[in-house]
Amino acid sequence: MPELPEVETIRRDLERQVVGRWTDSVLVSGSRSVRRHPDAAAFAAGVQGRQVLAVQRRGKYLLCHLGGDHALVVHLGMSGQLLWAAGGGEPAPRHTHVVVAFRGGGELRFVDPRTFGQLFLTTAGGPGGTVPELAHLGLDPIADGMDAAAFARRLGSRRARLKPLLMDQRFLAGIGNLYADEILFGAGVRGDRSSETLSAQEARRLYRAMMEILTLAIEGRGSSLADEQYRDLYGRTGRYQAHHQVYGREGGPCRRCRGRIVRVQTGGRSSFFCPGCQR
DNA sequence: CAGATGCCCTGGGCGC
DNA sequence: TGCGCCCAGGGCATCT
Repeated sequence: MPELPEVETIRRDLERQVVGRWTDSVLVSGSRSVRRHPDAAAFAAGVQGRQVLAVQRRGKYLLCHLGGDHALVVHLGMSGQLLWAAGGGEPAPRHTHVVVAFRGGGELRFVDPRTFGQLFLTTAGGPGGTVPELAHLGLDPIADGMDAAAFARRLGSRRARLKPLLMDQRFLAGIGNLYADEILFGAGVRGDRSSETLSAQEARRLYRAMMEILTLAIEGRGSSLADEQYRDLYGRTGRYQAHHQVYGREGGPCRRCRGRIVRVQTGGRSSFFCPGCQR
């Protein structure tokens, strides 16, 4: 499940690969992936024949700024992949829904078995400008360089359980189920704690854990789980899964206290934590 | 209005 | 070998 570190890894790959280049033909074979557009042909016509000016990220969204003040926005959902094919000759993998060919060779493929991901074309409002469809997103901990004081202020303005709050994209953009669990463990607090019960010290620990874990996960090029669904632009897996402390480690020994990692279900979703290390 | 639930969707793992 | 079942969950709509 691509979250901030995985999307950032793909953004960096994409920046090196396509900035300055011009799109050629665009092929849409899965209309669910471009569902914000009335028809796939209009989407394809809007994307083709433009120069890629910059590739940015806001939370879990990728923004490819194109000439003509347009932005191609990509959200990978649960199982989406962006894969670069240098030759263009090799057959596209199963569940390839969109293919953007580039002048001078190479193509970008959007592959998404579960079809929760999507692409859409919108107005950019200039390079680094605001995309109206993403106006609801909160600050991005990495891209917006949020400091500890701003985080504490923001935390103090809300009264909600910590884990859903960390995952609320209007509160903070980019954190999903996996990194929320890792961050909460890193901070030594439980996800079902209410935000207003945190001491100033705990709030600072939460901020530090968030920044450290996201930074290390980006350095590790993201997390690929057992299904190896997450791949970078070149189809390679991430390495950060080796550093997971709680996520997916139900029943396993806590690396800090040797206690057992617990899994609980809330709203049909799993949370992993260490009862010994998190209060 | 916070919180819970259901829906979208497919591949993989498991029990039989 | 294969079938049915369950699980993964981001984002959004819809309730209480």
